[in-house]
Amino acid sequence: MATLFWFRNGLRVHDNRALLKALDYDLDEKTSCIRNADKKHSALVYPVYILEPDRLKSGLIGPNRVKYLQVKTCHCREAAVDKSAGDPLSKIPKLCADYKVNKLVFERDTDEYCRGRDENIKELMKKCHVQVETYSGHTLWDLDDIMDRSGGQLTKSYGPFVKLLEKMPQPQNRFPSIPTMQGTLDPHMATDPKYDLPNVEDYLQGKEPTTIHKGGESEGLRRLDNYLQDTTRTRVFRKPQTSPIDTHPASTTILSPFMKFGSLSCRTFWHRVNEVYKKGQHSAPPESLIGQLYWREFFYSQGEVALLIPWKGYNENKEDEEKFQAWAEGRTRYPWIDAVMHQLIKHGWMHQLARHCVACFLTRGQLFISWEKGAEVFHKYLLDADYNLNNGNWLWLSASAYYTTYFRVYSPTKFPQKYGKSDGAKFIRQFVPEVAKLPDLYIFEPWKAPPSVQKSSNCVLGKDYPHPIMDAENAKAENMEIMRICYEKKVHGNCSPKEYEDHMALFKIVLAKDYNQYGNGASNKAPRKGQINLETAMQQLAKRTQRQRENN
DNA sequence: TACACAGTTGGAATC
DNA sequence: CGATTCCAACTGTGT
Repeated sequence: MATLFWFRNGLRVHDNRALLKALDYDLDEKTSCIRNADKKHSALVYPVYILEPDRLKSGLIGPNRVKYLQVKTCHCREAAVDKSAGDPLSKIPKLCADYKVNKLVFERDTDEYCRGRDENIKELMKKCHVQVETYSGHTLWDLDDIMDRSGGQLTKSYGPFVKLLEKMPQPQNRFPSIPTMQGTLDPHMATDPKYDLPNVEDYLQGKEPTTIHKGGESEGLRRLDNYLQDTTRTRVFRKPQTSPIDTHPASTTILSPFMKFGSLSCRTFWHRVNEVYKKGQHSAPPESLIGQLYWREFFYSQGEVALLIPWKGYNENKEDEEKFQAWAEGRTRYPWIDAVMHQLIKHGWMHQLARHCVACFLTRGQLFISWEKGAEVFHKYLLDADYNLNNGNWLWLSASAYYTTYFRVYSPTKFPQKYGKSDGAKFIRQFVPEVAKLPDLYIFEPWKAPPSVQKSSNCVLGKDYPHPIMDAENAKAENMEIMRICYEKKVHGNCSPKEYEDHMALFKIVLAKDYNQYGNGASNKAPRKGQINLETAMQQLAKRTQRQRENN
């Protein structure tokens, strides 16, 4: 009889408890040692990775991340996998029958979609009389343990969450890599072409990957080694002090893509950093390196109900759609915003603060378009795209949950200058060639450049380079007012249908009255802080519902 | 129950 | 230039 090991995330052979279990090793959970490392194994294990066509469509996932699946994700020949393609619900039973499998093993997933899929698989396996074993491994702690420890009421704030984590036993130590695979895995793996790298050409749709970032387990471990070698940098790491405009090299670790695929174990990361911490004083959460791992843990543990904000982008409004597309493709003509979006599309990675700027711009800052639309774009292009972390951060930035100081808005022109005018300009030149020739003084706001400078820089506004899609200052003042009303009303996504309708009807009036007053393009008008009179709007709403009742 | 207090990473004006 | 203060006043948590 045989075991099927299903790789999904957790694409590694180091610290892989589920894989060791599939290989029938006797693990000491306290010390993370293998008790029977020398044991001769009789059962065969077939490792597989299933390319799911529905999830690899080009509209959902960009070429950079698709290509990542073609990198040797695990660094041992032994971990080569059968790369079947198809829907796991039909594929897994077929593989079980083909290989005469009586046991299926996989690492548990964390997101909604995958958990649902896995429940269906378990049901199916019951019918096929195949035993299913699953193990936690993608997070520092088993999420169920965190929930138990919190008494079922998990905090929505990071600080108390870390306090809770620090009361837990330390994250489990790393399991050793697989000691010897001889006679255990499918003996034909070395020669059988079905164990070659997966062919992802069909999913690239002719688009070539453009990222500079490499993938794979070896690369992840090498990057970690390399970063931790500078022990001072590791110990003093404070995220807000790192710079979003540094690219060669970046100011952070860029280990997130490896964490997303699980080609680097988060427990390996945790223990290795703590070994460095023993050498002297170090920073602390939320800003420290360990603090970053705890943010990840935080968003994985959360199930959040968002504040109800009347975002645009849900209805088929042509103007909104155009603005959204301009943002998504880096055509807002705010060079800093566009540069970051181009970095996303080209490289699949941006610094956290750069993500903040463009997310704020799309939502509560300027365009007031739904964070869900933005999250889709991020999910498509980010190498580290992860459902929980991506959505959690978008909720945060749009001030729909967790973060409430909505009046703190990133300036699309001033923010990149904080890191030095010339360095900020250098970043923009890398990604927005149209404005590259403008001097540092005007590159953040090309429309402010005198005509002679525009001409000599080959960047004449309205000719070589379009005007911005809207005036950022005006939009900000207007949006902040809508946000203020939302916070005043405090209606959340879990409200009753009646509350929902009233809330949205109110904003229909508010928006019709005060929105839509702005012309296109940047203007010289002073920022307007026109307060929307909520009371008047409410009275109008009452009158309207009264009229509707009478008509009925 | 009431109240104090902290909260990953803003911007503009002022000294 | 770097540091400090105000903006307007939110939520979740702890006492």
